[in-house]
Amino acid sequence: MTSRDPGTPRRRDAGRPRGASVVAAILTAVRAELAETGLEGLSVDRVARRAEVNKTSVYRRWPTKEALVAAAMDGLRTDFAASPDTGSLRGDLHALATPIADLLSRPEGTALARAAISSGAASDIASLAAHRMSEQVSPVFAIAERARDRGEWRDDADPHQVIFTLVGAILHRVLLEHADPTGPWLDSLVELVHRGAAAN
Amino acid sequence: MTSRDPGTPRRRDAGRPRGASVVAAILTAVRAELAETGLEGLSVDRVARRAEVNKTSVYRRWPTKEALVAAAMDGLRTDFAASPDTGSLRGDLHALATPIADLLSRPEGTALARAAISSGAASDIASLAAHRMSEQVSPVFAIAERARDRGEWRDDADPHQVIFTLVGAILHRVLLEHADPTGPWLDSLVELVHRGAAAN
DNA sequence: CCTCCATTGCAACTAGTTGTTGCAATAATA
DNA sequence: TATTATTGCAACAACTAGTTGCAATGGAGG
Repeated sequence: MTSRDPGTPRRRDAGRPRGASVVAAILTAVRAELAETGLEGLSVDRVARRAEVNKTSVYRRWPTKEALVAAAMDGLRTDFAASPDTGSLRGDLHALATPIADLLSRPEGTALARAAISSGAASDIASLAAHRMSEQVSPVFAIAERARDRGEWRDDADPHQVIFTLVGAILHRVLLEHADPTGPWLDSLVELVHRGAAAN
Repeated sequence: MTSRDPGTPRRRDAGRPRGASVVAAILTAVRAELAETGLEGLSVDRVARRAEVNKTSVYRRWPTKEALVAAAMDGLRTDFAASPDTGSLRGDLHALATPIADLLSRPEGTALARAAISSGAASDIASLAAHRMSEQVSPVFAIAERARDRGEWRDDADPHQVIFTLVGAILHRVLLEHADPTGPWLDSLVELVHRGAAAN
């Protein structure tokens, strides 16, 4: 019946550890539900049922629906910074655009992009998106620097504007035209943007 | 005490007419609320209170929240088809891009664009957006035809892709960068796209 | 093996939301 | 002025976000 000495600090890693499988199941369920119903139709209850987990276990990890979606987004991130030096501006642009288009062509990617755009600037989702964006930005703009070194880059072209135009065109294609942003269409877009950015 | 002859059809336009001011107040309130809270946070109750109208009067006109937002969107539409023949491709592109950027730079325009994108392809909002889009499309592509006639248009450039790239870049600027899409930035974008579409 | 103790499941709860319905008051128009 | 549709009002059902208290579970250290 002796109680634990209150002066002794509790062991930090005692007790039942958090099940990583629970987290994975929930985030997978979020992405699936998001693709089916969109951000507006997303219900935490349904997410929990799909993940075969109690609603309480969801709320214990993420305080709001927004935070939950932000976490799901974070899990799907892709490393665009890895785009290689292909030796030419055209090649670099293509190598950058391809994984972006691939991600956005998948239903989950489409749904997450929609969610990122639909939430206002102040939301968890938008600030996470902005943060991820800023992480990827500097390596991506190495493309412009390399092109400048090769004399391939037009002096008065703004690298931000060029890259964001490329991305914006892909987003328009996916989110408004509901069309596939890969294949010949993407090739043609890269040519268009390349002509806009290249010297001569 | 004589009751109305049941054989006589009721006068069609009898009774209290619908107040046009009620409609206007509601749609204005929707746009304001949408700009403040976004599509997700939009509450029909709050819209009604802001319009100083009973919630019931809203639901009697538009059966769902979606239809309500679609109506608000419809009321704000702008006629892009009116873009004039300026005599040059560069001028035409600029004349097209300017009203689009102006609309999207206003909070209401931003909010409505967000709403149009965030709702899935099956929604009222998205189908209205698609319909409005298709109305505007053919006059807009007169720009490409005129340029072709002048010998200014690049043979292998797809008019859809060029115009949608322009729009996509503006949307990216507004919805993801949260920046102003007008002024020098827009001028520079028009130059970029023009270089991509122009012959030579 | 066995005792901790954090994690999980469960059920009940508050509060806000969408959307509906019946009824009384109102206000144009013929 | 009588007609008749529109509006306001209040109550309603169903769903959702998010919270809380308690019992059951199960991994990790002893």
